[in-house]
Amino acid sequence: MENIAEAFKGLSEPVRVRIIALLYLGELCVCDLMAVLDMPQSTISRHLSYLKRTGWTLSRRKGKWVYYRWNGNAGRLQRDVLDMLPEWLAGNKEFAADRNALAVHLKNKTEEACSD
Amino acid sequence: MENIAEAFKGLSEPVRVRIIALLYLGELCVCDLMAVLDMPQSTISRHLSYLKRTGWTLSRRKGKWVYYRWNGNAGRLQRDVLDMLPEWLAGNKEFAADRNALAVHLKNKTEEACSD
DNA sequence: GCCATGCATCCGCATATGCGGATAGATAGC
DNA sequence: GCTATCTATCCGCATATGCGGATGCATGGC
Repeated sequence: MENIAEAFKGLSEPVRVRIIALLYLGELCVCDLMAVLDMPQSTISRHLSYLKRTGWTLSRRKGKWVYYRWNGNAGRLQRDVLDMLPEWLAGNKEFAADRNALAVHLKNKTEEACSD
Repeated sequence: MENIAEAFKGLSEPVRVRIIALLYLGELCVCDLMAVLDMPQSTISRHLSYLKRTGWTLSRRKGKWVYYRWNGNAGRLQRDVLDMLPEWLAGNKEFAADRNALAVHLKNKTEEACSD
């Protein structure tokens, strides 16, 4: 039963729910989440570490950058919950705002990269 | 997002997961859970209160006795999770032990009631 | 090689939360 | 009315956990 509780503890903070919701839209790195959630780097990094440790996310490193995404090979509980998460988020205004902020951020990020 | 986190926080303790798992088998009162989980009355009562507050359970009072059960009219998240909980518990040895302990307890309880 | 950047981890602090015993309130039997 | 029983809540204690700034490590550009 402790593993079920640990998995649920992984999503028991609003910040981590927002993060996992944003990762539903695609893999992201720490600075993406910093920009959208408007939080310090250590706060984001610690929560990402927690999500990974409790089975919700995976990461890959590419040079200095680390990209986080949903854990598609997670346990049965995580797979089932992640399958349903989009329905739970439907109509959620905070998520809609985060999604918009992410879209704006990614658009700016791409334009900055192009201008370099 | 905070409501999703609150719901997950409701099941983030092993004791509460064990309680909600036992309620899957039928409605129970505090003394049933005391007997099965072998924990003090105040511990059980506090966790039951938490589960109710976070939308997982309902209760009905009958004289001195209060009976707790799954909240069938809960929010979408709780309904979906409670639908899947039995599959997550499949093969869980701790739950199997709790279930056996409950069966023994209820058998004894019924026999005691009959002998009065 | 130096410096900038991205990220993980530590630190000290503050808040949240679980614990069991004790207590209080409600119910019911005598 | 008294006593027993069931349950909710409080108390003091201890542990868990989130916070942001600082620090350290790895990577990459120049």
